[in-house]
Amino acid sequence: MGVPKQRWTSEEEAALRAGVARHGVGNWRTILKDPEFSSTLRYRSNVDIKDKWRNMNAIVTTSGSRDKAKAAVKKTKAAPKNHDHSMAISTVASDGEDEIVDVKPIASVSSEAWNSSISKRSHSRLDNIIMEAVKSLNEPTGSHRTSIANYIEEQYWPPSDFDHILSAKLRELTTSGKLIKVISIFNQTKTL
DNA sequence: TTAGGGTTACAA
DNA sequence: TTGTAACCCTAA
Repeated sequence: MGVPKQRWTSEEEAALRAGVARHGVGNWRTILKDPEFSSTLRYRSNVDIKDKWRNMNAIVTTSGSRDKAKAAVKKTKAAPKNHDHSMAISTVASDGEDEIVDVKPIASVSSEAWNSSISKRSHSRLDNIIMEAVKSLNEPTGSHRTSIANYIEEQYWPPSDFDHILSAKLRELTTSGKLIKVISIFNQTKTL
């Protein structure tokens, strides 16, 4: 509103993730007070980090910005926040690096919400999530689908049928050349 | 203090 | 113009 928007830095995001990992979702004040994160998040209020967490997990948006924003918000909220998902994502970029992929069944959130939010509507989002997972895993030989699935599970609580979604997406990414598929000696499909 | 809904700024 | 992220407001 009258103040210029202050974009979140990767450090702040990492601190937030770590804070959530440690204290759990919803304990914004506690996170803010944690000496380990307070310095990084000193310019953020509990509301700021709450909103940021909401955005970070609102993987998507639907069709109209406004509605989307709302949808995203709802998703976030509807999303299970029971556990601490935590950890930090390390992010990355990848457009040509190695990544591997393998998927495993996961369970948690309602597939509808997750699906509509991540897979269906935000392709790019899911792409980014996968890329992010690969980069974060940073495995020299590429990441297995399982690893990626686990990573996404921890970060985004996908639905139980996420397996299909991820498989399809990986196929799409390998087809488009964004990811390289590698067959390892373990007979697993990898992507680099 | 937190969650949820809504608004505004900014980038593509 | 549209989508996304940051920020504000209010209720519980």
